This record gives sequence, structure tokens and C-alpha cells, in this order.
Amino acid sequence: MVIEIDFNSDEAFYVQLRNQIVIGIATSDLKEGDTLPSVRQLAEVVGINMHTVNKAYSLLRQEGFVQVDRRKGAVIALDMDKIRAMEEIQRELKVLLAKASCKSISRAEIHEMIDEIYRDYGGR
Amino acid sequence: MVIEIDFNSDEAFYVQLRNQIVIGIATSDLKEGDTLPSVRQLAEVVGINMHTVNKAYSLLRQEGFVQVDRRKGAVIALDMDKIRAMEEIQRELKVLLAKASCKSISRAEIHEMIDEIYRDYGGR
DNA sequence: CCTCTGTTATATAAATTCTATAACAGCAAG
DNA sequence: CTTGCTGTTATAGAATTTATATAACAGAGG
Repeated sequence: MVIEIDFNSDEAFYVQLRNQIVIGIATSDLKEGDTLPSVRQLAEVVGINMHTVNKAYSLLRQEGFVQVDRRKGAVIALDMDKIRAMEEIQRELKVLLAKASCKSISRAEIHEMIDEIYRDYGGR
Repeated sequence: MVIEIDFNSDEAFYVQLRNQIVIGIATSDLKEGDTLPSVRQLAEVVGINMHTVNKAYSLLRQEGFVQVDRRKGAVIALDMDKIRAMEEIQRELKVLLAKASCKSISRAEIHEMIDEIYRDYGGR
């Protein structure tokens, strides 16, 4: 799976990494049990510092997407704290949909976008 | 309309303000032509600095939610750059739905959340 | 004239982000 | 046992962002 940093983005590097990996899991590019590159490897490949990668991995662990084994490295391992996840998503959706509504994007158009994106996800 | 700052949140103050105002527009608490409090007034009411409020208002202007009149203050005035808005929302949804999919939240459950939130919006 | 608007300019403190070097313990393979 | 790979921790520094503080300005209006 290809991971890369947009050095012109205003998103923090470790957030970019986190997001790409979460998307990778959703699209089944990364499957349960797969191991991520070591922090040093990935850091060298994408051209950033080791600690920045480590920060992304720690965040992924904290959010329940990977488990970290000191010898194997970071392993994809989803914990299903569905309630907390739904609460967080509802908070974020509230702001996102407010923006959409203000820009005259209809409920139907949102549903279409959801379906189109979800078509690539949910292979689990 | 009540605006308040969560001083324990990890979200920047000016982002909190922006989000609450956008939600206010979506819920019709704020309508086209309404004026927001002056930067100094709002700053005093919510207990933060004038410049932080000004930053939020500038962001709202830049994103096309208000127009700023030097004498009247910030006035709700939506510009309909729907294409750009949809692109941004699609980007954000991609990450949000990836998280959801990883946590076994179904497409149907997302649709339900959308409908529930959108019930309060779209009065425009 | 006085007061209100947003805006601009500086300055400062605190927090976050990213990098850099270095070292440590755990484990596996040669 | 040594070598090399993990993640982890500690420390330090630079750059950026966030928030505050004071001050001043032009424009509009009572």
C-alpha cells in the first residue's frame, strides 16, 4: 500500500498518516493482522522523522485501529468500541452537514456521496 | 443565539466559534441578513480575546458564510460555491466514513444519522 | 465630538508540530 | 553471544500556531 505525505497540506503529517491508514483499512488494502512498516522504515520512505510516524502509530493504537507489538511492529487490529465511534462521528457529522446545508447541498446529495464512498469500504 | 466556548476542548477557540455559527445558520437560528455581535462584544460575552473572535469572523468570510461591513459588523450572507463545498465535504467524508466502516458502522446506520441531523437543518 | 464598527500593527506567552541524537529493553537470527 | 531489528523514552531545538494584550487608525453615525 502506498503511503505518502503532502508537504503542502495544512494537515499535520501524523494526521495525514493516520487518515491514509484508516482509509487503507476501510478499503481492505490493509487487513486484520497485517503489519505496518516499522516507524524507521516508513519515516525514511515518506521522508519525515521517525517520531512523527511513531506519533501516528500511537494515535492509531489509542483510537483502536492497531495493536503494537514490540517485535512485530504495528499490527492492524480493530477494537469495536462502536458506541464511542458513533458518538464521535455524530459530532463531526453535525458540523459537516451544517456546512453542507448552508451551501444548499441536499440531503439526497449527501446520501449519494455516502453511497459512492461506501462502495469502496465495508468489505468486512 | 447562545454561543459559548468549551475551555477544556482541544479544538481551537476560533474553530469552535466558526462551527457554532455555521450550525446556527443551518438550524436557522441565524438567517440571511442577521448581524453577528461585534468582535468586542462577543469576545467579552464568551470570555476570550477580541482577535480570536476576529479570526473566526475572517474565516467565516473566507469560507463564504458572512460578509463583513465595517459599520454594521459581520452579516450572514451565504455565497453558493457549491462545487468547492462539495469537494471539501467529499474529502472530509472519505476519512469520516473510513473510520465508521472500520468500526462496523453500516451504510444504513450512517444514513440514519444523516437523516436525524438533517431534520434540524435545511430550512432554506 | 464621541462612540461604535472592523482592521492593522506589535509584542509576548504557551502549546503544538517536526526534527535530531541518543539510548534502552525485548526478541530473533546468524 | 553478537548483530540487527523492533517500539519506546528522553532531551533538545526550531518553526508554527494559538491566544492574549495594548494601541492606534479610518469610516460611519448619533
